[in-house]
Amino acid sequence: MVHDKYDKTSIDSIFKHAKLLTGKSLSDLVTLPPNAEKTGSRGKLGNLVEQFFFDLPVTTSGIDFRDAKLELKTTGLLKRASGGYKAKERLVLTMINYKNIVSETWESSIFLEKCKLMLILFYLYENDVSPADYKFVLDPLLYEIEEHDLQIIKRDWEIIREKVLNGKAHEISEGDTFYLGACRKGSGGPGEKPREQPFSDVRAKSRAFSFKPSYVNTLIAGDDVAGRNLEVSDIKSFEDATSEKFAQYVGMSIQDISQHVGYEKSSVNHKGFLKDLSTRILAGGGNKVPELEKAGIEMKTVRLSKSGTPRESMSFPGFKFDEILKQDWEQSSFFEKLESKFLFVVFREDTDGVERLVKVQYWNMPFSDRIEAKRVWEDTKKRVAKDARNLPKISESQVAHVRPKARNSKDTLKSPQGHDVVKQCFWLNASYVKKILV
DNA sequence: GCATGATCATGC
DNA sequence: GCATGATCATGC
Repeated sequence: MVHDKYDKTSIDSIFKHAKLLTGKSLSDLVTLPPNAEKTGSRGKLGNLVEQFFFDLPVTTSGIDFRDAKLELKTTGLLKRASGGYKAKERLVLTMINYKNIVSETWESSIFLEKCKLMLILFYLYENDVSPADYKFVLDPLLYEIEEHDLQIIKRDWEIIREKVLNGKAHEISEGDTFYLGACRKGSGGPGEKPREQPFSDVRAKSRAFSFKPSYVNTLIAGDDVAGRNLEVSDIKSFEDATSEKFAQYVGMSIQDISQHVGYEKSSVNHKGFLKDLSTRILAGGGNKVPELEKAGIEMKTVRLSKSGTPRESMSFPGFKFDEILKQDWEQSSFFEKLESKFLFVVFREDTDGVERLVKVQYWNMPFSDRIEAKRVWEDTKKRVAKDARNLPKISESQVAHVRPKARNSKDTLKSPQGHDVVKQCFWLNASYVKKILV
């Protein structure tokens, strides 16, 4: 009887109890009743731990440890190839109640009440292993939102609430926000009914507040990786902090920026130069911007011609033919990317032919364009199944198309029809990117 | 100027 | 070795 050994009203006692799990699996510590694993819903291990390790009631609508005001979360990790762990997926916090959130304030919100203080358990996910046998590979984490993150999360919460207030719950995207995402939650299957929202007749898919995987990673790795290049505060937003970093370079030629930053093109063929230069502006040295990583933000550089048209369309990660055939839109990596928030760093050729930094701009894809991107993706899936040599061209959509992305023409994949087809990826049309940047 | 196909340096 | 972001090259 493991649960007799701790005090549910004491954070200290709960934490000590949780620590017993470190290095162990649930089935190492408790004997589960037969069929226990079959009766649970999704997020099985979390339920099992609550019920059989902490002896908590199965159905709690409130906080898990009511008296200690502590919420329990269980989340999966994957092994990194380089060693260490990374988040398997986002950490789902609490369902968004469209009807109630509009009358809440941040201070009075259910979200804050539930998520202010959390005990997070990390287990290593493994294929073909039953959840009760997953090992808790890290110590539990007593998580309290720290001040620096609190400002960002508060604003994220307000952005999501605002969408519901404006009758746009059905248009919510993860890219609307920085750390706190509104992720899809629920089966998504044909049996699932979208929910009503208070200020529109359109039904909206159910969503939950969640921490993005990138944010969870920073909890695993410890605070030092979070970075302090951007000074966000209660009066300075993420956007403002970014603009500030670039401000001194706006209007400058690429050459001058290069000189100021002390970073030069490694060769004529250094295609990632502007991206690398932009990274250095934001982060000083190194090839990463921790704050952007933490928020899962995609930084993209865009070069405009004199007329303001992007010189190129915008590429995304490659896809595999067998993969796309198995996926639904919402599982695809293109969907994931398009739900992200983007940071565009925009250069433009002036009348003398000199390329200059003109602006930085945050953006995430509007609802109607995500619908069009979905159409292109689904069309691609169909055409891969039919003949992977004939995929959606730029002229077939205002938003996206498919084109090669490979080392060279010999860098191919076998199509379902048995042809060697050069590797492909999705692109956002240059003309579409132009419209974004107006 | 644009569509299409083909790379290239980098980092892990 | 390979994915990735970005750009180059060609033909119309």
